[in-house]
Amino acid sequence: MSQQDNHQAATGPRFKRRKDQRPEEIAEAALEVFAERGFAGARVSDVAERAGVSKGLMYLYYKTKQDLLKAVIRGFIEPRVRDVATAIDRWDGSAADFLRGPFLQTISQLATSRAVIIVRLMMAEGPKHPDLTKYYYDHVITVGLGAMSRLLDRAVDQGEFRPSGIHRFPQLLLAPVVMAAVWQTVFDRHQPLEVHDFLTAHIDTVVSAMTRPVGEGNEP
Amino acid sequence: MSQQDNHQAATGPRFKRRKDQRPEEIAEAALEVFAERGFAGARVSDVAERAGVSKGLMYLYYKTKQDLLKAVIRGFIEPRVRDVATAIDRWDGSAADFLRGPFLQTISQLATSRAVIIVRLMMAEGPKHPDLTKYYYDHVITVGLGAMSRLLDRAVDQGEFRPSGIHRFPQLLLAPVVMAAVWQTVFDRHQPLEVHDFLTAHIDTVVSAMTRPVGEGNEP
DNA sequence: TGTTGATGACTGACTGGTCATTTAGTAAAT
DNA sequence: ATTTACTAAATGACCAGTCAGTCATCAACA
Repeated sequence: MSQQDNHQAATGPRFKRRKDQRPEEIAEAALEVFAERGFAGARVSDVAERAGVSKGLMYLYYKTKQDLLKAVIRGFIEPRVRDVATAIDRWDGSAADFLRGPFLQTISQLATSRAVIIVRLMMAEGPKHPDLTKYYYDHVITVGLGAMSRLLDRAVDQGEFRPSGIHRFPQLLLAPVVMAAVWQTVFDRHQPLEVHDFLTAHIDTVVSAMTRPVGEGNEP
Repeated sequence: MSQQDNHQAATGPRFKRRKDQRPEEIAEAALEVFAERGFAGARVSDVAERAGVSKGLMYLYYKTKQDLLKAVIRGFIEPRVRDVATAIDRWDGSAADFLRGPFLQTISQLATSRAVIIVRLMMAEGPKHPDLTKYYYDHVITVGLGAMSRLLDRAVDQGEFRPSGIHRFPQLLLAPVVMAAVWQTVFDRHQPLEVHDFLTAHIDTVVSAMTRPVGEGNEP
């Protein structure tokens, strides 16, 4: 009974059919909404609205709200970690230079980008989804930590670094990145963190600790 | 119709009136349930059941579920941080000894206790409650970081440590604790972390980086 | 070039269930 | 007998997920 009468006399079509762009657009919108509200606090209808799409359509591309979460988490970090791993394996300068240069650069960007909310999402929802955390561990954590380990091993072999606890726990290299993510999520409005300086101080510390004092043997 | 007929013929009273113990008992139960399910995933009725209390009673002691969260977050870390701060200010040995001894001991316990879930709760719910994070920042973060700063300043004054980025960012001393909390919450089932070794490696690193190389002046 | 039928991308009102919170009443304690 | 800690059942808001129907698009035919 007359519902398409007046509300769009000269307007264009009510929607466009764009099967292939939709999933990405929706995931993008989801990242933003999740960042603002967290996963539990975000309504599917919010995400739909942000994506300029009806709620029903969401379920054509993502079977459940959780599936959407998985798409978001999988899509945003994985490529970057691969890039870092590749950069490490291609690097043939000193490890210290790598840490002070490309590595610092990368983690500094990472820690000031939207990617930080992945930490929030993983903390909030990870424990409920072992398959998701397993995937993340296998495809992000091991790739990243593995590459870091290779970098450090190489540096030790070449006498640049001395062996240290960091070789057993490459997580230590990334701990301040996680810290920065947590800080920004929770305290930034009360006390902003100067992330780049913070991470620079960190790199200075670990490089200083690992660098073999000159004239202590094992040089080539 | 007839539900209190047979199930407790000779039993004692159906409940006890214990106005003063209740709040603490409920907060304790809440910590456990929040740890298992997260805040959003925990039902008020779950907490009530764990505390051995009816759902309605919860609302006599805590006006809302959020209030309960605040009680939990405020109650569990604050005392410990105070303890550390006091220990620091009373210490009169070397800073390195403090970091390798009491400090390592404390953060190691902290990182393997139920307290780690505070990080999870703050990440999930903090952004929604500026008053809560403000309180936490003022009463936990500044107290802890302030004490650490004093320790480091003293060590520099006495020529034990050289000035470094860590003095500007004492957060770096705690970053691995946060990392350990995140790791255990998310990845522990896939790859357990040996927290004590991990934190020992961290302390070794920072002490090594900050310790003034012998014979470089400024000794007393 | 214009019409038309089929396809499936898309909409939005609706449903069913879950919970936080309220409230009317019960019984422990004094 | 009165007070009030406490219970249990009711209330109502909220929201993930569904589904019956709409309409943008395009191929095939005129």
